[in-house]
Amino acid sequence: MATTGTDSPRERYRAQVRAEITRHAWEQMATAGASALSLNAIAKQMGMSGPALYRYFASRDDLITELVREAYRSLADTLHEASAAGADLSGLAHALRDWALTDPHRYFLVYGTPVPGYQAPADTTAISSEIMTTLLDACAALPRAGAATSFDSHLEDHRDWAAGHHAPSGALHRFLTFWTRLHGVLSLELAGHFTGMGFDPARLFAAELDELMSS
Amino acid sequence: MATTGTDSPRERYRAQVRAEITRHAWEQMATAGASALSLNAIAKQMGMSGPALYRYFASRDDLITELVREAYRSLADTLHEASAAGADLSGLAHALRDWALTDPHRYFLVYGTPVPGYQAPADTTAISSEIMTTLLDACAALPRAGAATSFDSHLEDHRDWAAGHHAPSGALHRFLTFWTRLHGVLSLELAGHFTGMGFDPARLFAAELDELMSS
DNA sequence: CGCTTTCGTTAGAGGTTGTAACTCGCCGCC
DNA sequence: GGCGGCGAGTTACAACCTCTAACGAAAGCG
Repeated sequence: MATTGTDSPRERYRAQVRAEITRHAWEQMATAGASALSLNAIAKQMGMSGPALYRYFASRDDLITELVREAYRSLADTLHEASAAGADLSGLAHALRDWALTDPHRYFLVYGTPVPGYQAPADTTAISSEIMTTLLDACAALPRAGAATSFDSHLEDHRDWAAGHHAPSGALHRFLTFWTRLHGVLSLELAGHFTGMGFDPARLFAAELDELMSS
Repeated sequence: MATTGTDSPRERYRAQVRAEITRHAWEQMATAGASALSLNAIAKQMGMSGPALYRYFASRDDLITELVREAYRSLADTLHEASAAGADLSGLAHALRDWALTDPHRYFLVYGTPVPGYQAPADTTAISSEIMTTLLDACAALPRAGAATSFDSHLEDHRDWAAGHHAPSGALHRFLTFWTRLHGVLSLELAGHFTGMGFDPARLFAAELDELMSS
């Protein structure tokens, strides 16, 4: 993780200020959400004037892009660590859930409502496929699922997205259901659609995970 | 749907202008998303001055709340019509998918990233439970599912949210999985997370629905 | 030591939400 | 019919936002 190559003092200072900006940005986002993120407010909080921040981020969108990058990176690292510690697909699911509950806004920054004009830069899609690979590995390590469905054969014909991964189409299918089902539970839970309903979202998550592991 | 009681001409005009404002708001939101909705721009588009709109909506949040209300109402009506036309749970699923694809921003307004400070007014939660009831009815009409799980018994102890509905806990469970799984597929599809992956999201949706209907 | 790069400042354009005060027109009432 | 009042729409303004331009100052580099 030490990406610091030859640091001139200027670059070191610059990286430090950028980090402090994103730190304040995360704080502000945790209380007001991504849409209310204000460069002016961050600058004021850091004791500098508004336009000074534009030395470090070309625009507000640029700052948000950096936050998205950090969020992706954080999730990829979390899953990677869990996988390295020997977690199976179920373990990865719990790592994902813990990561999402730690900071809901961070989760929504990655998987929430997209901004119409915005499109993710190339490196975030690279991290995204890193995440996919980790999950696909865990899916492929599980015993083969039941009967092949018609969607399985559809996936056999459209497996270019699983960049060179040699998992059988059943594993691809399991990855997609893993992703969509857990995202369904998590996003509705984090958005507060279960509040006041009385049941425990963790148990719904566990029930869905159970079915994913056994089917 | 004729909620027009005794209309004084003033009230009629007022309702008309309000409707025209929301019409422009939907147009603007379809192109720029909810966060970019501007009262000023709407006013300019309607040929009036900015502050004039504050006669009709107390604030920008108030306008968005109205849009949320309309979105909920639209979904509830859509499902209700499908149900009245004899659709089973599978038919309701397709009605939901069609409704979501018709206007993704409308879907995200209901089920997307929540705004931190914002909380839905009482009437939208009433419409929300209307939607829940329609889906629960369809779940209860299906033949009983397989073995009762531990989550089923948990739901048996926490069924207060299913306001007076007499569906067995298995049906409650099926409703929750229906909701979360289809939302998982739909929201990721609408957010564009499947673009470039090659497979057909409609077939993933169908596969998930198949498993929901048969399990 | 001097040159250059970069940082942070202030000033300002153009956008937004929202408030205050004012004018004009319509509607009902006597 | 005349008149009072209510409400719609207007301009002016405050306060905030993003972002650009031009300037001074401080720091590193040769």
